Amino acid sequence: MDRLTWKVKVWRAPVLNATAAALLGLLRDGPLSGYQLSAAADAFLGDFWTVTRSQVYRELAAMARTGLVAAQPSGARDKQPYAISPAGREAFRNWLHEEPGPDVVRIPLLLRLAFGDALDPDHRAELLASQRAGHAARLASYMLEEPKLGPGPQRETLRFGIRYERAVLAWFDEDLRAR
Amino acid sequence: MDRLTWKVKVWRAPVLNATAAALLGLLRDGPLSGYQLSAAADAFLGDFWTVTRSQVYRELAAMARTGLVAAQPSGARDKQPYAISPAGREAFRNWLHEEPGPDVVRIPLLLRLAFGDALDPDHRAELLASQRAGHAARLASYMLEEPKLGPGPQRETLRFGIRYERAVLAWFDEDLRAR
DNA sequence: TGGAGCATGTAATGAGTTACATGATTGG
DNA sequence: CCAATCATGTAACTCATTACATGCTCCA
Repeated sequence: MDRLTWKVKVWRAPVLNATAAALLGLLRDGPLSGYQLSAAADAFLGDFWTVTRSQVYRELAAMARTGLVAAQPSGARDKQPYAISPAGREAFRNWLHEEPGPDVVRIPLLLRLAFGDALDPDHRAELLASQRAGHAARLASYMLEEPKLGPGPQRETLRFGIRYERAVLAWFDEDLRAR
Repeated sequence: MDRLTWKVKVWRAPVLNATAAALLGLLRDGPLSGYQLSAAADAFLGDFWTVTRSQVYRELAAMARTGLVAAQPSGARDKQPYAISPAGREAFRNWLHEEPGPDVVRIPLLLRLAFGDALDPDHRAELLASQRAGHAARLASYMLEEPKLGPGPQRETLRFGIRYERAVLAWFDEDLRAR
């Protein structure tokens, strides 16, 4: 009885990826064009969650298709603003309450170290030194920023960065004996 | 004079991505099939640099095209082993000495917190608690592993994991007041 | 007034994950 | 012997980056 084996295409709330959700979040206070969104994401999310322009356009197009967002009519060809729809607001709220996925931590240096048998000690030392310097510099710049921020998510994020860089430096200094 | 505007396609050493390089590294001690490589990568690189089977096959095919690796003749259809070529060994050595790229750290929880204004406090607390538990569990399992390892890259990697998880927990407890 | 830079967007490519397919092995 | 599992590989899709294109504005 093949006729009984169909699958109902149940409606399910459009699943958001993190990037799309972030865009919806930014659209909550008013329509923005792709370019403006991209700039807003850079400013608001900064280094810790990068979103490229291409992603913005891709996600906007996709969300327009699923009705989470609506293109506003606008001037001749450029500056096409998009507004969040009620469905979009709901999708955003749902996303906010979903369990966040696991952290992604990918450290190219670690991969090189894994094959460290093939790395001569001098070069290894050089490598470590240069990487360490980068982390130290980042830590310093975070520490400069930090006092300027009031309480809130921005500061929480920066604090994370500070703790991360400190942990990395300690690893260099105490576990990798690179100094 | 259009004829003068061609570009010479200069030869450049095939650039390796980290995944391809890791495979070459594993192939240094002898030919392996895609499946074996995938297993070897899982075992040797573990959680901290994941490589899926699909990636393995893609990279093997690409490297076979560029001559970094050569398909060994073998039994009927399955278990096609690949051997690293001299060019492959050189590419690997070069890669080892390149400057590693920047760390990628992507934390979905941070993105949610960034829009924390829209998150009611109860739910925020719940979110934090569940995330914190995951990190604590991972730290515990790392700490169990650690004493079993002799000195070497594996232990260095694990130490990194331990420091990372500790930093995250401290962030939860001291900066996010989640406990 | 023409070119530097900015605002806006598209295309091409790379990297990663998930789901699917298929023959061999093997334990109950 | 036959069902489960393993070994092997492929296909399709999503996500992310890099490079390219094009019109506008503004000031030297």
